[in-house]
Amino acid sequence: MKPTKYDALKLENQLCFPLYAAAKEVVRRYKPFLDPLGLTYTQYITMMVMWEHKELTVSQIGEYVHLDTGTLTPMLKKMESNGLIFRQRGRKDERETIVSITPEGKALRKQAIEVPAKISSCVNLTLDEALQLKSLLEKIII
Amino acid sequence: MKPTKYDALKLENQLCFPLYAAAKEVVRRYKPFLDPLGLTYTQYITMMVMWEHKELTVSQIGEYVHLDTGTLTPMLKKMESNGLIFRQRGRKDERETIVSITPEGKALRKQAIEVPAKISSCVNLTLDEALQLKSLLEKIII
DNA sequence: TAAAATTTAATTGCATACGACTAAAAATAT
DNA sequence: ATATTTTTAGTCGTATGCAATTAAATTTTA
Repeated sequence: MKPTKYDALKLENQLCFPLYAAAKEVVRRYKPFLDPLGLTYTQYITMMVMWEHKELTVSQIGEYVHLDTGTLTPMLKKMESNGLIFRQRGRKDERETIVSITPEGKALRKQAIEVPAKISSCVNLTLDEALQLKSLLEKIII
Repeated sequence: MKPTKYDALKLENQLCFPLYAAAKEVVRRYKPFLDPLGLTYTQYITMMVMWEHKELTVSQIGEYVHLDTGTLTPMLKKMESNGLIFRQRGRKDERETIVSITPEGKALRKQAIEVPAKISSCVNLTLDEALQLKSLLEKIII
């Protein structure tokens, strides 16, 4: 094939497209394992943070999961109505909303424990490749 | 730190989260370069395909960009109203919608030619790392 | 050929994403 | 102490994303 000045604009020559496609693909592969837990992928990563920290402000959650309040507020309300967390205004600083994990939220951890192993077995990478990939991705995120 | 059976559920031990975060980050970095062209990232990758093929059915576009009709139909209508493409039912097979590029759509390619170089200069990877990353990502997508 | 199955887009409903804006509270400056 | 600035969530508008359903056209089957 004759190279042209437009080669850089071909989908197959992009780095970012495989990244975009792989991310969506992985979220899709989580779905069958998360559906039984009643979690979406975004709710799942939020629960991971809550399992570790028990109590965080909205913006602290946002820093961990890289999401802003426009995404988090409606999702946290949903998770609250599903009984996983509860939200209350900060006593000391009434600007912030403190998100805390409920007993039901805590209990879900036991079921979620199976998920990571199930996922790694359906992502076709060796442990070595996975570590390599992770380190390359972290260079992008900074 | 003492390891626990829940370590696999920590966000920092995930492979998929950096993938998810990096993909969103890259789309964000495209925005300043795509805004002047009046394109979103999804529209941009669709235009890449249209620049190569001039005429495709909706599902053919979907195969290239990994999106289904639920996403594509509204977006293609938007792109049509923006003058980049036009849509018409197939003459031979009236089930399919043929998407064709307009002269304005073609003309946009000249401006878009600058985008890939601008992006690579703000993704902090060497050429070698980028190729390595791409090959790892393609193993995930299959 | 008529009925059944398949293919193709479109539609609908739900869940993100994010930028821009608003409102309230707290921190800072004058 | 008051005015200004900053911080923090929440809201709104636009754009994805995808599963499930629908509808129309085509192909296959009986």
